[in-house]
Amino acid sequence: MSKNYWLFKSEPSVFSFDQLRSKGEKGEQWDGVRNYAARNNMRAMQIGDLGFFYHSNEGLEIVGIAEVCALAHPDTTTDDPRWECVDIRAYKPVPKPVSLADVKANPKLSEMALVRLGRLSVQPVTPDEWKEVCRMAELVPAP
DNA sequence: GCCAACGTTGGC
DNA sequence: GCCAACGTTGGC
Repeated sequence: MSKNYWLFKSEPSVFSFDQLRSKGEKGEQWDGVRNYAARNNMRAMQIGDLGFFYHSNEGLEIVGIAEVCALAHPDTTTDDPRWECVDIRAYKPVPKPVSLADVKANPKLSEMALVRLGRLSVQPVTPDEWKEVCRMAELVPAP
């Protein structure tokens, strides 16, 4: 089974990539998601899957890479059994952040969910998109 | 702070 | 099961 790639969106004033890094190896549960599409994406995640960490509202850029370190489990921040979340930990920051404007300006990334489905907080990323964004972030070779 | 996009809710 | 109203997200 090939590895899948994702994108996690977070407002840095609420939870930033630096905060994720401070959580270390155990990482943090990616709780608070109340959207079926985002939840379904999390259910599909495997241990070791990687995802971009994107700062929304402020920054508007991909600042790092996160790694899935626990499969989807009930979200402890709600009693509603519909909602689940995975745990992620910081994998590494990117050498050069990739801004939303950079992504929009790249024709190869015009189909990216970040552009087309702006409001989805947990998104799939195709292998081609992954490689292209990693190249733009000067993260070579792509992990 | 505004507003467009879009997901969710609830009446019928 | 449709669809209007409403709420939320997130870029600008």
